[in-house]
Amino acid sequence: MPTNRPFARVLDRLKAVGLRPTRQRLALARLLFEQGDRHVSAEQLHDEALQANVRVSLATVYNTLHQFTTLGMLREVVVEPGRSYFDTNISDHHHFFFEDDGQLQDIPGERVELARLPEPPAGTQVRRVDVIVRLGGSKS
Amino acid sequence: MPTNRPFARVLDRLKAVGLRPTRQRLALARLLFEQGDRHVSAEQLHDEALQANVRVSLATVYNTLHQFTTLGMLREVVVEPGRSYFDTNISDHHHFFFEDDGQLQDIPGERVELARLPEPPAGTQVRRVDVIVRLGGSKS
DNA sequence: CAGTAGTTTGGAGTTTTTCCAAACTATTGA
DNA sequence: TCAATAGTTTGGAAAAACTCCAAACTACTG
Repeated sequence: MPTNRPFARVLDRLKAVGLRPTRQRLALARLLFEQGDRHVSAEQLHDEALQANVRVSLATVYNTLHQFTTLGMLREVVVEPGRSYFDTNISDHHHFFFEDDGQLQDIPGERVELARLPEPPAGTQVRRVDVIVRLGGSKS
Repeated sequence: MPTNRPFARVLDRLKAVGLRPTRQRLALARLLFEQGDRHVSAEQLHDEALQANVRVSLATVYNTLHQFTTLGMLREVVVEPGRSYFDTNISDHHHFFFEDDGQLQDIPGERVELARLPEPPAGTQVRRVDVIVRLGGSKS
């Protein structure tokens, strides 16, 4: 009966990574993961939580976002100075960035082909390759 | 006699884009453009200027970096939350980012081949495509 | 149910960047 | 050459995003 345990999926995820399912974490996780792929900033998520009547401090939102990122449940995307976005899509993919309104949009991994890339310098390894397609207003 | 006009190149560049060659701008432009490709933060450039005995305020450094960027003499690179780098290389190229020490390194444009990219959404145009190869510590 | 280890919190602090109005200066043209 | 003016610079205050901290709180363990 899924209706009896509406938070089950999110709850299990928290347990799976070894985080206590506190009221705050559970609520933030639901906001993040129960509505498809999202790109949110800390401030945004904090506002959403307050609007959903979940009392959480901004510090906790930052803590949680960083924990989730470290544990591989989120991916941090940096496209603008002075603001980080957290992406709930952790599969291999890239981004459109709309410079006019600051929105991010996923580009599925298979829509981009990197046919050639240089070798990483000796002693280093590639952690990730980010492709950001920066978009401007209407074509002129 | 190039030795008589050591700032000539930089001075001409400022004139070419319609900026007055003030003492501060000239000094910053020399620090930026007279030593090959560089990636500097505002704070870094400010320190360099002071060490070179050029009195400049941090506000002017920011103003200047943004003017240069707007005029196409610099390119802003955002790889880390909370800090912008300005790249004196404005040709088509990409970046290695060393996550451990925060350094940036150019990847010449021809070393990367994007064989496939999605169409930009209707009403938008691609301003730029950034490829950032994020590198981690030694291979393990 | 008590102990404890993990979590949350408000508020202060830090860092980076922007803003502003006053002072300054390069350029223009008379 | 000089005054007018338009563009620049400046320090300091302020904004914005994020981090830190010690005290209070709470989920788990036995």
